[in-house]
Amino acid sequence: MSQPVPVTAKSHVVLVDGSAYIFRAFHALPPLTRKSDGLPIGAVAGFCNMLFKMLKDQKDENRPTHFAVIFDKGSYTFRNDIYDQYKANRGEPPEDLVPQFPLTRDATRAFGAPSIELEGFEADDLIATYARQAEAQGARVTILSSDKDLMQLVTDRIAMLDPMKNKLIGPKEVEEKFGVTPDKVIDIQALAGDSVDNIPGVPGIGVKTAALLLDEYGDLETLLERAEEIKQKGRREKLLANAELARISKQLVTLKDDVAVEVELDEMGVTDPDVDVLFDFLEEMGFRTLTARVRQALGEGESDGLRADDTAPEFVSPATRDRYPNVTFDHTRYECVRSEDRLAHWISRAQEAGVVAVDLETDSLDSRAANLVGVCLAVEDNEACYVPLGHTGGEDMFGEGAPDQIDRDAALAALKPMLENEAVLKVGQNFKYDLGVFQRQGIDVAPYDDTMLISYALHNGINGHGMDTLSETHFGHSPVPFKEIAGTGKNQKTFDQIGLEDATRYAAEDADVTLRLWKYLKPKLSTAQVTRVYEDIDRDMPHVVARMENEGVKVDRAELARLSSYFSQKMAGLEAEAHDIAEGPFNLGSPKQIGEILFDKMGLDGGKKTKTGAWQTGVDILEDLSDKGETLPRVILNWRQFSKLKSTYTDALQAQINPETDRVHTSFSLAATTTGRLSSSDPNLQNIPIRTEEGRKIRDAFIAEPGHLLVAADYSQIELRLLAHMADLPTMKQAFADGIDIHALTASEMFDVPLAEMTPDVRRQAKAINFGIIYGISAFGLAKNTGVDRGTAADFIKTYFEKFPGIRAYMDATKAEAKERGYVSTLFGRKCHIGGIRDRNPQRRAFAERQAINAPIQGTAADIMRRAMTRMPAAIRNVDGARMLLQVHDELVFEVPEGREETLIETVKATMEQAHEPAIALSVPIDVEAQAAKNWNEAH
DNA sequence: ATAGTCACG
DNA sequence: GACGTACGTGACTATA
Repeated sequence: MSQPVPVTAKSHVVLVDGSAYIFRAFHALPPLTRKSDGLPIGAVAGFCNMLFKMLKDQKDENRPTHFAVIFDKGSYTFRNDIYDQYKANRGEPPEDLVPQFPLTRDATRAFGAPSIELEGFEADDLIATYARQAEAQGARVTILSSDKDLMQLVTDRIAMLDPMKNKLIGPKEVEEKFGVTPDKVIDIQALAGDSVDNIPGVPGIGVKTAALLLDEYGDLETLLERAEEIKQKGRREKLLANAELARISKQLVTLKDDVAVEVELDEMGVTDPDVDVLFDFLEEMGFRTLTARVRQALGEGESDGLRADDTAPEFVSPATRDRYPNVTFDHTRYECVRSEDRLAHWISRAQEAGVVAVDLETDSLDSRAANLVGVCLAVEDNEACYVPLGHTGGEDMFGEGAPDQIDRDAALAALKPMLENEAVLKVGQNFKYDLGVFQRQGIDVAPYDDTMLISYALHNGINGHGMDTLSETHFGHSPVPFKEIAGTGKNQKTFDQIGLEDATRYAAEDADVTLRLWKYLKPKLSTAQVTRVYEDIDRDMPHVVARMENEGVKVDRAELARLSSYFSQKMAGLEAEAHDIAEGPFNLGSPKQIGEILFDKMGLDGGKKTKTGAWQTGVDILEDLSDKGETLPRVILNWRQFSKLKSTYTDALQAQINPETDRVHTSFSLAATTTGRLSSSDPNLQNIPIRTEEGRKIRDAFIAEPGHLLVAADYSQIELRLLAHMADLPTMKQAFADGIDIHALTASEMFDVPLAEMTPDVRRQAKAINFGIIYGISAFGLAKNTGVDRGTAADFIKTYFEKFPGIRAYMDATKAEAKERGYVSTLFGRKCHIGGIRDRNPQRRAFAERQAINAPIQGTAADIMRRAMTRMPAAIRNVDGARMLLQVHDELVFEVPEGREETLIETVKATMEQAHEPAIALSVPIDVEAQAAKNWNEAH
C-alpha cells in the first residue's frame, strides 16, 4: 500500500482521472469478457495495463513518487444546486460497464495505489485540489486524462497526459485548443458552453468567437460589463441577453481546488504493491498475459525486457521534452535585408556554405496568381534573413506608401546565379510551390532537396509532412502561426500587407526550420534504406510537376455553360417528379429529408441507419429500392447525378478557369497519399467523370489550343500486371505475354468457360474479382459488388485461390511482413507504413491487412508512373511544342502541335513502358495505350 | 467542423 | 461467434 512521503520540489505526483479513463477504455477497447463467467471486463483490462505501465515501465526521472486514482462519486454534486440541468443530458452508463466500476477500484487497490472519491464532488474537483497542493510544494504534477475540463489546471508544473493517445498536454497544447492561456480556459468554457456536460454558455458563441472576445476584453467579467461596446450586433445582443447564463456557466466549469479531502497528498507515496493481493486479483480477472508480465517485472527487477503493450500508453512527461535535438530558436538573430549590399553578403554566405534553405513569400496560395513578396535564406541554425521585395504596407511603415525595399528585379538577378549554381544545394519545404514561382521568373533552381519529400520517403503513413507538423514532431517546436501575424477571417492580411518586423520573424523562421529539418532528416534516408526512393523517384518531381501546373489545361467555358443549363433543366424536371411522388416538397439535396420521406413517411422496407442514427440513402440502398419497383429512389438517384455533375464540374470548374489563358491549373500534391500516388486539388482534375455517358460530356470541354491535339496515354491493367509478377501467377503472366484479355482469362479459368464462348456477364464478374484481389478481398465486399450472395462470393474466392495459387502466399507473406515490420514495400523499396496492423480490435486489424495487401501493388504502379514523369521532359524535348499537362494515376495527358502527335505517342509510350528499368526487371510486359484527339473525351 | 454522398483510378 | 469490410483520393451540400 501507499506510504506517507512528504511532497517536495523533487516529487512527481501522478493523478489518474479514473472515471473518465474507464468510460473511454470501454468504448475504445474490444469488449472482453471473463472466461469463467462471461463478466464484461474490457475496460478493467485496459485500466490495469495502464496502471502497470505507469508504475513499472517508466524512466527514472518520470517515475511517479506519488500516485493516486480519483473517481467520481454519486451523480449529485454542488453543481446541481447551481444549475439543475447540469449533466442532465447524461443517460445511464452502458449496461456492460456498470459491473466494471467497482472492479476498477479493486484494481487500483491491488496495484497498491489509493483509490479516492468523495461524496458531492467530481473527480475533477479532487484532482484540482491535489494538483494545486502539490504545485504549492514545488512538485511536478501529471494528470492522466484528456478531459478538457481539466485543462484550466495546466501550468508550467502541471501537465496532462492523454492516456489513450499518449499525448502530452501542456500550456502550449491548451492554447492551441482554446486560443487562450490555461488561466482563461474557464472564461472560454463559460461563453462557449459544453453540450456534453450540458453547460449552457452563451448560445451562438463558440470557442473561436469566445477567444476573440476575451482577447479583446481580457476576462469574462470585463467583457460582460462592457458588452455594449461590441461592434457586431449579433454578438452584442447575445451577450447582453445571456450574461447571467454565462456567469452560471462559469461557476459550473470552475473546478473547486480547495476541497476538504479525506486522504492527504503526502499519503500517496508510491510503494511496491503487495504481490499476493495483486496476483490474486489478476488471477480472479483471468488476465493471463498481464499476470505473466507483472511476474516477470517483479522477478527480473528494474532492467526487465518488457515490451510495450499495443494499447497501453508509453508514459512521457514534460521532462522528456529535452530529447529533441537543438531546439533553441532565436528570432532576434534574423535579419531583414534592405540593401543590395546586405543581399550580396547573404548570397556569398550561401555560396560558402554550399547549402541554403530558400523560402518564398507571396500574396496568394495559388502559385500562378501569386506575386512575389519576399525571399528568405537560411545558412545556419538561427542565421536567416528575409528580403522584402513587394510589401505594400504595414504598421511599422511610417507615413503612407510602401517601405524602402530592394528592387525586385535587381534582387532576382542577384539571386539567380546562386539558385542555378550546381555547387550550391537549395533546400525547400514543399519546394514545388517555390519552384513554380521561380520558373515564371525564368529561374530554374538546381540542384535542390525538398524536406517534405525526404520526410515522405522516410515516414509516409506515420506523420504528416507539412512544415509545422515536422517541426513539432522532430523538434518539439511550433513555428510562428501565420494567423498570428496575419489575423484570421475576411480581414486576414496577405503577406504584402504585413509589417517588416512580423514578416521577418515569420518568414525567416520558416527557412531556419527548413534547413534544420534537412540536416536532421537527410541522413536518415540512408539508415532507413530509402535513399534510392527519394533520389530516383521523388526528388525530381517538384520541378516537373510545377511545370505541369504552370501549363494548365485548356477548358471550353461555353461548352461547360451549355452543359450546366442542360443539367439544370434535367434537375428541374426530376425535382418536380420527385415532389409529385412524395406528395409534397422536400430538399432533394438533403439525405436526411430523403431518408425521412422514404422510410418514415412512405414506410418502405430495407432502411438501414448510419452509425449516427440517420437513414442511409446511398446508391446501394436506393438501387435496392428501385429494383423492388419503387419509382422515387430512381428519380432521386438521377437528380443526384445531375446535381453532382453541375455543382462539382460544370459550375465549379468554370470558376477555376484563368480568364487570360482559358486554362485550368490544378495543384498536385506529391506527399498526400500513403501509397505514393499523387493527389489533385483546386480543382481536382483526377476525378473528371467518364463512367457514364452524361458525365463523359464534361470531358468534351477539356480541349487543345487551336492547331493542337490532346494525347492521353494510359498504362493498361498495370496493377493486375504487377500482381501477376509479385505474386508469381504463371497463368496470368502468360496471358499478359500473349496479349489476352485478362478478365476473360480469369473468367475462363474460374468458370471453365472457353475463351471463345465468353459472355459479357461472366467476364464482368471475373473483372470484379480481379479488382477485389487487389483490394484485399472479402466475401462480403465481393458479394456487394457483383450482386451474388455471400456464399457464392466465398466460393469464387476459394476457386480463385485454387486457380492462382501464388495469391494466397503473397497475401500471407505481405500481412506477415506488415505485422513484423510495421510497413510493406513497393518493388522499388518505398515503404508504406501501415497503422493498426497489430491492433487488438479484429476489424481495425483486418482493415490494416487489406491496406497492406493493396499498398505494394498500388504503390509500385505509382512509383513507375513517377519515374516516367521525371524522365518525360528530357524524352519529349525532341517533339517541338509538346507539353505534359496532367496525371491521373495510370494516365498522362499531353498537348502537342497537330502533325507531331504520332512522334509524341511513340516517345511517350516508350518512356512509360520502360520507366521501371533499369531498377527492376518485370516478368510481365508493361503496355501503354495512347490516342490523340481534339478533346479529352475522344482521346480515350 | 463533420457526415453523407459521389466523382475518379 | 460476432462484427463490419473491398484499396487510394477530393469536393460539394446539408447540418450541427
